[in-house]
Amino acid sequence: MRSSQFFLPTLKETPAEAQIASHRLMLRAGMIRQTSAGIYAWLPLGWKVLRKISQIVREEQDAAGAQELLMPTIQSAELWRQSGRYDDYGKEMLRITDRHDRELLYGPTNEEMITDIFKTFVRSYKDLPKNLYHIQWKFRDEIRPRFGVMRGREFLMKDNYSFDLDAEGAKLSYRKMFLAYLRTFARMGLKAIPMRADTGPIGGDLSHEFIILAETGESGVFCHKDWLDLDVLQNPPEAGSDLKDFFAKYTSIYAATDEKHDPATCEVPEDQLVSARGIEVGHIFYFGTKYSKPMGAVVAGPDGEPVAVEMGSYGIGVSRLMGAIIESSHDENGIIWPESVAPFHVGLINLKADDAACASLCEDLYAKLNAAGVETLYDDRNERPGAKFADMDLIGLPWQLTVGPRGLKAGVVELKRRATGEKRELSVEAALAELIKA
RNA sequence: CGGGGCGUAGCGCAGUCUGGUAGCGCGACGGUUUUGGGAACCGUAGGCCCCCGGUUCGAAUCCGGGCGCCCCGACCA
Repeated sequence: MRSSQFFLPTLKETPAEAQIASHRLMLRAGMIRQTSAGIYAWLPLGWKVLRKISQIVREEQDAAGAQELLMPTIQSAELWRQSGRYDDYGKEMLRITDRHDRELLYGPTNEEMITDIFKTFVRSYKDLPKNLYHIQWKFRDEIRPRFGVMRGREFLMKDNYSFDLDAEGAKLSYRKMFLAYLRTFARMGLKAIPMRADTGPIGGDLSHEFIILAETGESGVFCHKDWLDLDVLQNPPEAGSDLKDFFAKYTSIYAATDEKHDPATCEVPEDQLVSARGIEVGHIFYFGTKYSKPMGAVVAGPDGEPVAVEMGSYGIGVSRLMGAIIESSHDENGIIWPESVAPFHVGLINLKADDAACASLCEDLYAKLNAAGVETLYDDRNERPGAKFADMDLIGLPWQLTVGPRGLKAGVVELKRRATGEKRELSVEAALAELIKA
């Protein structure tokens, strides 16, 4: 993509409404535009990142055996009356009537709908287990939306639902998701720590919140420092195992949100206890037959007797994750994207757009990077160097490749790593080789 | 929903107390000189001063009502 063509409305000044870093930076980097309280339009750069985050979530869901589908945003009130939640959910649920005065709602979650779909088609224990997910916009009419996309009213969420014949199977499904979640967040460069959680309005008896550590997190969290060294990607559990040992290991290390943390009873020695701030990015629940019983999600068991299926549900705040990633990875100049979710891999900066030699080298580099599948944003605008550097730092691409007349005379280009600020002068060939391998 | 604040050019703000026909910086557009970390100068365009009503010769400014947005608290992916 060429900057001269790209719709990337960056701002030099910070809009007044933004309080926290991720919100400020997303506005300044031209990623989002607020259209109402807690509701945002996603501009090209923001949308590109949102798709990358979604894709990682999708890949890990697929790898864990879940299957993607897509349910609508609008649901009928009738469905929610079956589970009893239409009256329980309160004002957070946006209720709508259509032209025939039928009662509808904009879905805050999909337990009822998926259960309804499941029960329509699945009749036998032989069809179990099943795990279905979608990535869809949700609406919760928060009393006070804030912090940009971190707590919007409309937000993109991955939610999935597991169906098993018995509690043992349901707990295995739960452990598989537990692992998938750890892997998902780790792939985005986040340290996510699962913490025992209340089950809230979804209900159930086993639940974990996944909290990532960030200075501007909404809640205080405490954990054993051993968490900081755990790397699930480097030490995966044995393939095909029942994950019991893995789950036991991860749930035995101390971690608690401040509501649950009691310094009086916490057994972790003080010098090993980490106190930090955290952002909730995922939440998983095992709730048994809470929905399957009232809604009649029943299969025939091996003995022919009807069995209400055991269910769990699992959520990841996809749009919130973008804010969370920025909270945990930025500096005073802008965003620092982890490679896995960066909107482009390389920012190619032509310092003097009207210089024939610079332009011709840049065109050549741009073509070669594209040919090698390296996503590149080529700043070919006729702007001053300072403005280009500032924009590139702001939008936080992992690599900046700078071509200018001064370096060109010496036969070098400059390669800068955004995360560290490290700059190296390299030959054109060496710089290309570096970017294509990385 | 309780408490606080704001609404004036695309963005950030002054002007409101003390009523007199709207301004600054950034941005945009044109030009000249510039060009390795958000340039300088000259010029131009851009405003239902959130909305409705009232007071007044006259309202961005005073009064009444409404709407929107932000912040602090209780709730959530």
